[in-house]
Amino acid sequence: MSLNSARTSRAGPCETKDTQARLLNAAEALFIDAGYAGMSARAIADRAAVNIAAMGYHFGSKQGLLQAVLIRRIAPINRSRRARLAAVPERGSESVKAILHAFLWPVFFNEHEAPARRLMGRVMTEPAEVVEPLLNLVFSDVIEQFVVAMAACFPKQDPALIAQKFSFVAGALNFTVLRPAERLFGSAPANEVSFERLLNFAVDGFQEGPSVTVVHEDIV
Amino acid sequence: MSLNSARTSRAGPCETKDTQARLLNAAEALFIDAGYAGMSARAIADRAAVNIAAMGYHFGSKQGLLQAVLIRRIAPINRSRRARLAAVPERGSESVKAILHAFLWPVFFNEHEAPARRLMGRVMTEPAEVVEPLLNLVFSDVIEQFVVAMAACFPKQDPALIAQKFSFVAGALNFTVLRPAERLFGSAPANEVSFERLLNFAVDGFQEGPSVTVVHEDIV
DNA sequence: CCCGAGTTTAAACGGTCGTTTAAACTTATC
DNA sequence: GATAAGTTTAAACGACCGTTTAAACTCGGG
Repeated sequence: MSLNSARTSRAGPCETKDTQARLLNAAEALFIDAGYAGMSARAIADRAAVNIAAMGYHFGSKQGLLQAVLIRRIAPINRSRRARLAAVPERGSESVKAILHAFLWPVFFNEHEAPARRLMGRVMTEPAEVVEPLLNLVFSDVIEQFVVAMAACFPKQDPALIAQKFSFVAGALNFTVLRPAERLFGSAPANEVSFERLLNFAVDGFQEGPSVTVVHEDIV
Repeated sequence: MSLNSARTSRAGPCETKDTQARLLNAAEALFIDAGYAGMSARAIADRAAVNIAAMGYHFGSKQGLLQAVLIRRIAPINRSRRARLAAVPERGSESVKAILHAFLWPVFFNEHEAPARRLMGRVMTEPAEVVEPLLNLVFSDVIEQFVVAMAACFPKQDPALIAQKFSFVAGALNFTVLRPAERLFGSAPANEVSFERLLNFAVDGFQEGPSVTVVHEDIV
Protein backbone atom coordinates (compact mmCIF):
# COMPACT_ATOMS: atom_id res chain seq x y z
CA MET A 1 0.00 0.00 0.00
CA SER A 2 0.95 3.64 -0.37
CA LEU A 3 -0.08 6.40 2.07
CA ASN A 4 3.27 8.20 2.17
CA SER A 5 4.96 5.17 3.70
CA ALA A 6 5.19 4.01 0.12
CA ARG A 7 7.97 5.12 -2.21
CA THR A 8 10.36 3.09 -0.08
CA SER A 9 10.65 -0.11 -2.06
CA ARG A 10 11.43 -0.23 -5.73
CA ALA A 11 9.66 1.75 -8.33
CA GLY A 12 6.21 0.30 -8.48
CA PRO A 13 4.54 -0.09 -11.79
CA CYS A 14 2.27 2.38 -13.42
CA GLU A 15 1.97 6.07 -13.00
CA THR A 16 1.82 6.54 -9.26
CA LYS A 17 3.16 10.07 -9.09
CA ASP A 18 0.98 11.02 -12.01
CA THR A 19 -2.13 9.75 -10.25
CA GLN A 20 -1.22 11.60 -7.08
CA ALA A 21 -0.54 14.80 -8.98
CA ARG A 22 -3.82 14.51 -10.85
CA LEU A 23 -5.67 14.06 -7.57
CA LEU A 24 -3.90 17.03 -6.03
CA ASN A 25 -4.65 19.27 -8.98
CA ALA A 26 -8.28 18.25 -9.18
CA ALA A 27 -8.85 18.60 -5.44
CA GLU A 28 -7.15 21.98 -5.40
CA ALA A 29 -9.27 23.37 -8.21
CA LEU A 30 -12.48 22.12 -6.66
CA PHE A 31 -11.58 23.33 -3.18
CA ILE A 32 -10.77 26.79 -4.49
CA ASP A 33 -14.10 27.04 -6.24
CA ALA A 34 -16.41 25.30 -3.83
CA GLY A 35 -14.72 24.76 -0.48
CA TYR A 36 -14.33 21.53 1.43
CA ALA A 37 -17.96 20.48 1.21
CA GLY A 38 -17.99 21.18 -2.50
CA MET A 39 -14.96 19.07 -3.33
CA SER A 40 -16.72 15.74 -3.34
CA ALA A 41 -14.76 12.55 -3.72
CA ARG A 42 -16.56 11.72 -6.93
CA ALA A 43 -16.04 15.16 -8.43
CA ILE A 44 -12.34 14.92 -7.66
CA ALA A 45 -12.06 11.47 -9.21
CA ASP A 46 -13.94 12.55 -12.30
CA ARG A 47 -11.84 15.66 -12.83
CA ALA A 48 -8.64 13.73 -12.27
CA ALA A 49 -9.83 10.91 -14.55
CA VAL A 50 -8.99 8.45 -11.82
CA ASN A 51 -10.93 5.82 -9.94
CA ILE A 52 -12.64 7.07 -6.83
CA ALA A 53 -10.84 4.57 -4.59
CA ALA A 54 -7.48 6.06 -5.56
CA MET A 55 -8.06 8.94 -3.17
CA GLY A 56 -8.28 6.62 -0.20
CA TYR A 57 -5.34 4.58 -1.42
CA HIS A 58 -2.92 7.46 -1.92
CA PHE A 59 -4.04 9.94 0.72
CA GLY A 60 -6.02 7.92 3.25
CA SER A 61 -9.06 10.16 3.21
CA LYS A 62 -10.51 13.32 1.79
CA GLN A 63 -8.99 15.29 4.65
CA GLY A 64 -5.60 13.73 3.97
CA LEU A 65 -5.84 14.80 0.35
CA LEU A 66 -6.69 18.36 1.36
CA GLN A 67 -3.75 18.42 3.74
CA ALA A 68 -1.44 17.40 0.91
CA VAL A 69 -2.99 20.06 -1.30
CA LEU A 70 -2.36 22.75 1.29
CA ILE A 71 1.18 21.73 2.11
CA ARG A 72 2.18 21.54 -1.53
CA ARG A 73 1.28 25.17 -2.17
CA ILE A 74 1.53 26.92 1.18
CA ALA A 75 4.70 25.42 2.62
CA PRO A 76 6.84 27.03 -0.13
CA ILE A 77 5.11 30.34 0.48
CA ASN A 78 5.84 30.21 4.18
CA ARG A 79 9.44 29.21 3.53
CA SER A 80 9.82 32.24 1.34
CA ARG A 81 8.17 34.44 3.96
CA ARG A 82 10.59 33.26 6.62
CA ALA A 83 13.62 33.78 4.39
CA ARG A 84 12.51 37.31 3.57
CA LEU A 85 11.72 38.07 7.19
CA ALA A 86 15.20 36.94 8.20
CA ALA A 87 16.65 39.43 5.71
CA VAL A 88 14.74 42.39 7.12
CA PRO A 89 17.06 44.97 8.70
CA GLU A 90 16.32 45.18 12.40
CA ARG A 91 14.64 48.30 13.75
CA GLY A 92 15.34 50.44 10.72
CA SER A 93 12.70 52.98 9.82
CA GLU A 94 11.81 50.83 6.81
CA SER A 95 11.41 47.69 8.92
CA VAL A 96 7.65 47.88 9.11
CA LYS A 97 7.25 48.05 5.38
CA ALA A 98 9.89 45.37 4.87
CA ILE A 99 8.15 43.00 7.28
CA LEU A 100 4.80 43.48 5.58
CA HIS A 101 6.49 43.09 2.21
CA ALA A 102 7.95 39.78 3.35
CA PHE A 103 4.53 38.68 4.52
CA LEU A 104 2.58 39.64 1.41
CA TRP A 105 4.98 39.23 -1.49
CA PRO A 106 5.25 35.41 -1.49
CA VAL A 107 1.48 35.15 -1.68
CA PHE A 108 1.27 37.34 -4.76
CA PHE A 109 4.37 36.22 -6.60
CA ASN A 110 5.40 32.59 -6.61
CA GLU A 111 5.12 29.49 -8.71
CA HIS A 112 1.45 28.89 -9.47
CA GLU A 113 0.53 32.36 -8.23
CA ALA A 114 -3.20 32.36 -8.78
CA PRO A 115 -3.94 28.88 -7.39
CA ALA A 116 -1.79 29.54 -4.35
CA ARG A 117 -3.48 32.86 -3.63
CA ARG A 118 -6.99 31.57 -3.98
CA LEU A 119 -6.16 28.42 -2.06
CA MET A 120 -4.91 30.49 0.84
CA GLY A 121 -7.90 32.79 0.82
CA ARG A 122 -10.27 29.88 0.72
CA VAL A 123 -8.75 27.81 3.48
CA MET A 124 -8.51 30.75 5.87
CA THR A 125 -12.27 31.26 5.70
CA GLU A 126 -13.41 27.66 5.45
CA PRO A 127 -16.18 26.82 7.91
CA ALA A 128 -15.68 23.05 7.91
CA GLU A 129 -14.14 22.06 11.21
CA VAL A 130 -11.98 19.45 9.50
CA VAL A 131 -9.67 22.17 8.26
CA GLU A 132 -9.03 23.78 11.65
CA PRO A 133 -6.17 21.46 12.59
CA LEU A 134 -4.73 21.94 9.12
CA LEU A 135 -4.78 25.71 9.57
CA ASN A 136 -2.77 25.50 12.75
CA LEU A 137 -0.43 22.99 11.21
CA VAL A 138 0.33 25.25 8.27
CA PHE A 139 0.08 28.80 9.54
CA SER A 140 0.49 29.21 13.28
CA ASP A 141 4.29 29.18 13.38
CA VAL A 142 4.90 31.68 10.62
CA ILE A 143 2.23 34.02 11.93
CA GLU A 144 3.76 34.03 15.37
CA GLN A 145 7.18 34.88 13.94
CA PHE A 146 5.82 37.84 12.02
CA VAL A 147 3.87 39.17 14.96
CA VAL A 148 6.97 38.96 17.14
CA ALA A 149 9.09 40.72 14.55
CA MET A 150 6.54 43.46 14.12
CA ALA A 151 6.07 43.88 17.86
CA ALA A 152 9.80 44.56 18.11
CA CYS A 153 9.24 47.59 15.89
CA PHE A 154 6.71 49.02 18.33
CA PRO A 155 8.12 48.30 21.79
CA LYS A 156 5.76 50.79 23.42
CA GLN A 157 2.56 49.38 21.91
CA ASP A 158 0.36 46.62 23.25
CA PRO A 159 1.41 43.35 21.57
CA ALA A 160 -2.26 42.43 21.31
CA LEU A 161 -2.75 45.52 19.14
CA ILE A 162 0.05 44.39 16.86
CA ALA A 163 -1.47 40.92 16.60
CA GLN A 164 -4.86 42.35 15.76
CA LYS A 165 -3.46 44.70 13.13
CA PHE A 166 -1.77 41.70 11.57
CA SER A 167 -5.08 39.91 11.50
CA PHE A 168 -6.56 42.95 9.72
CA VAL A 169 -3.83 42.66 7.11
CA ALA A 170 -4.43 38.94 6.76
CA GLY A 171 -8.15 39.59 6.42
CA ALA A 172 -7.63 42.17 3.70
CA LEU A 173 -5.24 39.81 1.94
CA ASN A 174 -7.51 36.81 2.09
CA PHE A 175 -10.68 38.62 1.18
CA THR A 176 -9.04 40.28 -1.79
CA VAL A 177 -8.46 36.98 -3.54
CA LEU A 178 -11.99 35.67 -2.99
CA ARG A 179 -14.67 36.06 -5.62
CA PRO A 180 -17.12 38.16 -3.55
CA ALA A 181 -14.53 40.93 -3.22
CA GLU A 182 -14.01 41.13 -6.95
CA ARG A 183 -17.73 41.03 -7.68
CA LEU A 184 -19.01 43.31 -4.94
CA PHE A 185 -16.26 45.91 -5.03
CA GLY A 186 -15.48 45.81 -8.72
CA SER A 187 -11.83 45.75 -7.81
CA ALA A 188 -9.19 44.19 -9.98
CA PRO A 189 -7.99 40.71 -9.13
CA ALA A 190 -4.62 40.24 -7.51
CA ASN A 191 -1.72 41.58 -9.54
CA GLU A 192 1.23 43.94 -9.20
CA VAL A 193 -1.01 46.96 -8.76
CA SER A 194 -3.15 45.27 -6.14
CA PHE A 195 -0.04 44.14 -4.34
CA GLU A 196 1.32 47.67 -4.02
CA ARG A 197 -2.05 48.99 -2.96
CA LEU A 198 -2.42 46.37 -0.27
CA LEU A 199 1.14 46.86 0.93
CA ASN A 200 0.75 50.61 1.23
CA PHE A 201 -2.62 50.21 2.88
CA ALA A 202 -1.12 47.86 5.45
CA VAL A 203 1.91 50.05 6.09
CA ASP A 204 -0.27 53.09 6.69
CA GLY A 205 -2.54 51.08 8.94
CA PHE A 206 0.40 50.08 11.10
CA GLN A 207 1.62 53.61 11.59
CA GLU A 208 1.90 54.47 15.23
CA GLY A 209 -0.86 56.03 17.25
CA PRO A 210 -4.55 56.58 16.59
CA SER A 211 -5.25 59.84 14.81
CA VAL A 212 -8.27 61.09 16.76
CA THR A 213 -10.38 59.48 19.43
CA VAL A 214 -13.53 57.98 18.08
CA VAL A 215 -16.94 59.56 18.40
CA HIS A 216 -19.67 57.42 19.88
CA GLU A 217 -22.86 59.10 18.76
CA ASP A 218 -26.03 57.06 18.67
CA ILE A 219 -27.81 57.79 15.44
CA VAL A 220 -30.23 55.06 14.40
CA MET B 1 -49.99 27.62 1.71
CA SER B 2 -47.57 30.17 3.09
CA LEU B 3 -44.37 31.28 1.32
CA ASN B 4 -44.69 35.00 2.07
CA SER B 5 -47.85 35.27 -0.01
CA ALA B 6 -49.53 33.96 3.11
CA ARG B 7 -50.56 36.24 5.95
CA THR B 8 -53.21 37.67 3.64
CA SER B 9 -56.30 35.85 4.78
CA ARG B 10 -57.36 35.64 8.39
CA ALA B 11 -55.08 34.65 11.16
CA GLY B 12 -54.33 31.01 10.60
CA PRO B 13 -54.26 28.71 13.52
CA CYS B 14 -51.28 27.66 15.47
CA GLU B 15 -47.94 29.23 15.94
CA THR B 16 -46.94 30.21 12.44
CA LYS B 17 -44.70 33.12 13.33
CA ASP B 18 -43.19 31.09 16.09
CA THR B 19 -42.31 28.26 13.72
CA GLN B 20 -40.79 30.68 11.24
CA ALA B 21 -38.77 32.39 13.95
CA ARG B 22 -37.53 29.06 15.24
CA LEU B 23 -36.44 28.08 11.76
CA LEU B 24 -34.71 31.41 11.24
CA ASN B 25 -32.85 31.19 14.53
CA ALA B 26 -31.79 27.60 14.01
CA ALA B 27 -30.65 28.21 10.44
CA GLU B 28 -28.74 31.31 11.45
CA ALA B 29 -26.86 29.56 14.22
CA LEU B 30 -25.95 26.63 12.02
CA PHE B 31 -24.93 28.80 9.09
CA ILE B 32 -22.66 30.89 11.31
CA ASP B 33 -20.91 27.81 12.62
CA ALA B 34 -20.79 25.61 9.57
CA GLY B 35 -21.67 27.55 6.44
CA TYR B 36 -24.28 26.74 3.86
CA ALA B 37 -23.22 23.14 3.35
CA GLY B 38 -23.17 22.57 7.09
CA MET B 39 -26.67 23.84 7.75
CA SER B 40 -28.51 20.72 6.71
CA ALA B 41 -32.27 20.68 6.53
CA ARG B 42 -32.46 18.00 9.20
CA ALA B 43 -30.09 19.79 11.56
CA ILE B 44 -32.18 22.94 11.22
CA ALA B 45 -35.41 21.09 11.88
CA ASP B 46 -33.94 19.31 14.89
CA ARG B 47 -32.54 22.48 16.44
CA ALA B 48 -35.80 24.33 15.81
CA ALA B 49 -37.84 21.40 17.18
CA VAL B 50 -39.92 21.53 14.04
CA ASN B 51 -40.81 19.06 11.35
CA ILE B 52 -38.40 18.98 8.44
CA ALA B 53 -41.13 19.77 5.91
CA ALA B 54 -41.84 23.08 7.63
CA MET B 55 -38.80 24.60 5.96
CA GLY B 56 -40.18 23.97 2.49
CA TYR B 57 -43.63 25.10 3.54
CA HIS B 58 -42.59 28.44 5.03
CA PHE B 59 -39.54 29.39 2.97
CA GLY B 60 -39.81 27.32 -0.20
CA SER B 61 -36.33 25.89 0.01
CA LYS B 62 -33.11 25.93 1.97
CA GLN B 63 -31.88 28.85 -0.10
CA GLY B 64 -35.09 30.74 0.60
CA LEU B 65 -34.58 30.21 4.31
CA LEU B 66 -31.03 31.50 4.12
CA GLN B 67 -32.21 34.57 2.22
CA ALA B 68 -34.69 35.31 4.98
CA VAL B 69 -31.97 34.81 7.58
CA LEU B 70 -29.69 37.29 5.83
CA ILE B 71 -32.33 39.93 5.25
CA ARG B 72 -33.53 39.80 8.83
CA ARG B 73 -30.12 40.68 10.23
CA ILE B 74 -28.31 42.57 7.49
CA ALA B 75 -31.05 44.83 6.15
CA PRO B 76 -31.24 46.74 9.46
CA ILE B 77 -27.46 47.08 9.49
CA ASN B 78 -27.44 48.53 6.00
CA ARG B 79 -30.30 50.89 6.85
CA SER B 80 -28.26 52.15 9.76
CA ARG B 81 -25.19 52.49 7.57
CA ARG B 82 -27.10 54.59 5.05
CA ALA B 83 -28.59 56.82 7.72
CA ARG B 84 -25.17 57.45 9.21
CA LEU B 85 -23.59 58.04 5.83
CA ALA B 86 -26.26 60.62 5.05
CA ALA B 87 -25.30 62.46 8.23
CA VAL B 88 -21.61 62.66 7.35
CA PRO B 89 -20.47 66.28 6.77
CA GLU B 90 -19.38 66.66 3.18
CA ARG B 91 -15.72 67.11 2.41
CA GLY B 92 -14.73 68.02 5.93
CA SER B 93 -11.32 66.86 7.09
CA GLU B 94 -13.04 64.34 9.31
CA SER B 95 -15.16 62.94 6.49
CA VAL B 96 -12.96 59.94 5.84
CA LYS B 97 -13.13 58.80 9.41
CA ALA B 98 -16.85 59.53 9.59
CA ILE B 99 -17.57 57.50 6.48
CA LEU B 100 -15.62 54.53 7.77
CA HIS B 101 -17.30 54.94 11.13
CA ALA B 102 -20.70 54.80 9.43
CA PHE B 103 -19.63 51.67 7.58
CA LEU B 104 -18.22 49.78 10.54
CA TRP B 105 -20.26 50.87 13.55
CA PRO B 106 -23.58 49.21 12.65
CA VAL B 107 -21.80 45.89 12.27
CA PHE B 108 -20.29 46.04 15.72
CA PHE B 109 -23.15 47.63 17.62
CA ASN B 110 -26.74 46.71 16.88
CA GLU B 111 -29.47 44.44 18.10
CA HIS B 112 -28.11 40.89 18.19
CA GLU B 113 -24.55 42.14 17.75
CA ALA B 114 -22.66 38.89 17.78
CA PRO B 115 -24.96 36.90 15.49
CA ALA B 116 -25.14 39.77 13.01
CA ARG B 117 -21.37 40.15 12.93
CA ARG B 118 -20.61 36.51 12.47
CA LEU B 119 -23.41 36.10 9.96
CA MET B 120 -21.94 38.88 7.87
CA GLY B 121 -18.43 37.51 8.05
CA ARG B 122 -19.59 34.08 7.12
CA VAL B 123 -21.74 34.98 4.16
CA MET B 124 -19.08 37.21 2.62
CA THR B 125 -16.68 34.29 2.40
CA GLU B 126 -19.10 31.50 1.60
CA PRO B 127 -17.99 29.37 -1.34
CA ALA B 128 -21.39 27.94 -2.20
CA GLU B 129 -22.58 29.52 -5.42
CA VAL B 130 -26.14 29.60 -4.12
CA VAL B 131 -25.28 32.59 -1.96
CA GLU B 132 -23.81 34.73 -4.72
CA PRO B 133 -27.13 36.21 -5.83
CA LEU B 134 -28.00 36.80 -2.18
CA LEU B 135 -24.77 38.73 -1.71
CA ASN B 136 -25.56 41.08 -4.54
CA LEU B 137 -29.13 41.42 -3.37
CA VAL B 138 -28.07 42.46 0.10
CA PHE B 139 -24.78 44.31 -0.27
CA SER B 140 -24.14 45.76 -3.70
CA ASP B 141 -26.19 48.95 -3.30
CA VAL B 142 -24.82 50.03 0.05
CA ILE B 143 -21.26 49.28 -0.98
CA GLU B 144 -21.59 51.40 -4.09
CA GLN B 145 -22.91 54.31 -2.05
CA PHE B 146 -19.99 54.17 0.34
CA VAL B 147 -17.42 53.92 -2.42
CA VAL B 148 -18.94 56.92 -4.15
CA ALA B 149 -18.97 58.93 -0.95
CA MET B 150 -15.38 58.06 -0.20
CA ALA B 151 -14.26 58.78 -3.75
CA ALA B 152 -15.65 62.28 -3.33
CA CYS B 153 -13.14 62.79 -0.54
CA PHE B 154 -10.26 61.96 -2.88
CA PRO B 155 -11.14 63.62 -6.18
CA LYS B 156 -7.57 63.27 -7.48
CA GLN B 157 -7.26 59.55 -6.79
CA ASP B 158 -8.21 56.67 -9.03
CA PRO B 159 -11.73 55.53 -8.06
CA ALA B 160 -10.56 51.94 -8.53
CA LEU B 161 -8.02 52.53 -5.76
CA ILE B 162 -10.77 53.75 -3.47
CA ALA B 163 -12.89 50.71 -4.25
CA GLN B 164 -10.01 48.39 -3.56
CA LYS B 165 -9.16 50.09 -0.29
CA PHE B 166 -12.77 49.63 0.71
CA SER B 167 -12.51 45.96 -0.11
CA PHE B 168 -9.43 45.80 2.14
CA VAL B 169 -11.49 47.28 4.95
CA ALA B 170 -14.32 44.86 4.30
CA GLY B 171 -11.85 41.99 4.29
CA ALA B 172 -10.35 43.04 7.59
CA LEU B 173 -13.83 43.44 9.02
CA ASN B 174 -15.10 40.10 7.84
CA PHE B 175 -12.03 38.12 8.73
CA THR B 176 -11.91 39.59 12.21
CA VAL B 177 -15.21 38.03 13.18
CA LEU B 178 -14.35 34.56 11.86
CA ARG B 179 -12.94 31.90 14.12
CA PRO B 180 -9.63 31.37 12.30
CA ALA B 181 -8.63 34.98 12.99
CA GLU B 182 -9.24 34.59 16.70
CA ARG B 183 -7.44 31.26 16.86
CA LEU B 184 -4.49 32.01 14.60
CA PHE B 185 -3.80 35.56 15.69
CA GLY B 186 -4.83 35.25 19.30
CA SER B 187 -6.70 38.50 18.88
CA ALA B 188 -9.69 39.42 20.95
CA PRO B 189 -13.14 38.91 19.48
CA ALA B 190 -15.11 41.89 18.28
CA ASN B 191 -15.80 44.47 20.97
CA GLU B 192 -15.34 48.18 21.59
CA VAL B 193 -11.57 47.90 21.61
CA SER B 194 -11.49 45.92 18.39
CA PHE B 195 -13.84 48.40 16.80
CA GLU B 196 -11.58 51.36 17.53
CA ARG B 197 -8.53 49.44 16.39
CA LEU B 198 -10.15 48.51 13.13
CA LEU B 199 -11.48 52.00 12.56
CA ASN B 200 -8.09 53.61 13.15
CA PHE B 201 -6.41 51.00 11.00
CA ALA B 202 -8.83 51.72 8.17
CA VAL B 203 -8.52 55.48 8.49
CA ASP B 204 -4.73 55.31 8.37
CA GLY B 205 -4.90 52.97 5.40
CA PHE B 206 -7.00 55.46 3.48
CA GLN B 207 -4.64 58.35 4.01
CA GLU B 208 -3.58 59.87 0.77
CA GLY B 209 -0.57 58.82 -1.20
CA PRO B 210 1.81 55.87 -0.93
CA SER B 211 4.68 56.53 1.45
CA VAL B 212 7.59 55.09 -0.54
CA THR B 213 7.69 53.15 -3.77
CA VAL B 214 7.93 49.46 -3.25
CA VAL B 215 11.12 47.49 -3.63
CA HIS B 216 11.00 44.49 -5.95
CA GLU B 217 13.92 42.36 -4.88
CA ASP B 218 13.91 38.70 -5.71
CA ILE B 219 15.02 36.79 -2.68
CA VAL B 220 13.90 33.19 -2.70
C1' DC C 1 8.63 -17.77 -15.96
C1' DC C 2 6.63 -16.94 -12.23
C1' DC C 3 6.39 -14.51 -7.79
C1' DG C 4 4.85 -10.73 -5.20
C1' DA C 5 4.75 -5.87 -4.02
C1' DG C 6 2.47 -1.91 -5.80
C1' DT C 7 -1.41 0.09 -8.10
C1' DT C 8 -5.92 0.43 -10.27
C1' DT C 9 -10.46 -1.05 -10.68
C1' DA C 10 -15.75 -2.12 -10.34
C1' DA C 11 -18.96 -2.58 -7.04
C1' DA C 12 -21.05 -2.06 -3.02
C1' DC C 13 -21.42 -0.35 2.03
C1' DG C 14 -24.43 2.42 5.30
C1' DG C 15 -25.76 7.23 5.72
C1' DT C 16 -27.25 11.80 4.80
C1' DC C 17 -28.77 15.08 1.53
C1' DG C 18 -32.94 18.53 -0.10
C1' DT C 19 -37.44 18.01 -1.43
C1' DT C 20 -42.15 16.25 -1.96
C1' DT C 21 -46.43 13.94 -0.99
C1' DA C 22 -50.79 13.17 1.07
C1' DA C 23 -53.01 12.70 5.18
C1' DA C 24 -53.93 14.62 9.90
C1' DC C 25 -54.65 18.46 12.67
C1' DT C 26 -56.06 23.40 14.23
C1' DT C 27 -58.97 27.15 14.20
C1' DA C 28 -61.87 31.26 12.48
C1' DT C 29 -66.07 31.78 10.18
C1' DC C 30 -70.71 30.55 8.87
C1' DG D 1 -71.42 21.44 14.12
C1' DA D 2 -69.97 21.72 9.22
C1' DT D 3 -66.82 24.06 6.20
C1' DA D 4 -62.52 25.47 4.52
C1' DA D 5 -58.10 27.77 4.72
C1' DG D 6 -53.80 27.34 7.06
C1' DT D 7 -50.42 24.56 9.29
C1' DT D 8 -48.02 20.45 10.89
C1' DT D 9 -46.85 15.81 10.36
C1' DA D 10 -44.85 10.97 9.12
C1' DA D 11 -43.01 8.85 5.43
C1' DA D 12 -40.90 8.31 1.42
C1' DC D 13 -38.48 10.01 -3.02
C1' DG D 14 -34.13 9.62 -5.79
C1' DA D 15 -29.55 11.33 -5.50
C1' DC D 16 -25.17 11.83 -3.66
C1' DC D 17 -21.93 11.38 0.25
C1' DG D 18 -17.01 9.27 2.02
C1' DT D 19 -15.17 4.95 2.55
C1' DT D 20 -14.16 -0.01 1.97
C1' DT D 21 -13.70 -4.48 -0.16
C1' DA D 22 -11.73 -7.93 -2.95
C1' DA D 23 -10.44 -9.00 -7.37
C1' DA D 24 -7.75 -7.64 -11.54
C1' DC D 25 -3.78 -5.66 -13.38
C1' DT D 26 1.34 -4.07 -13.95
C1' DC D 27 5.89 -5.04 -13.83
C1' DG D 28 10.73 -5.50 -11.69
C1' DG D 29 13.57 -9.10 -9.42
C1' DG D 30 14.45 -14.09 -8.26
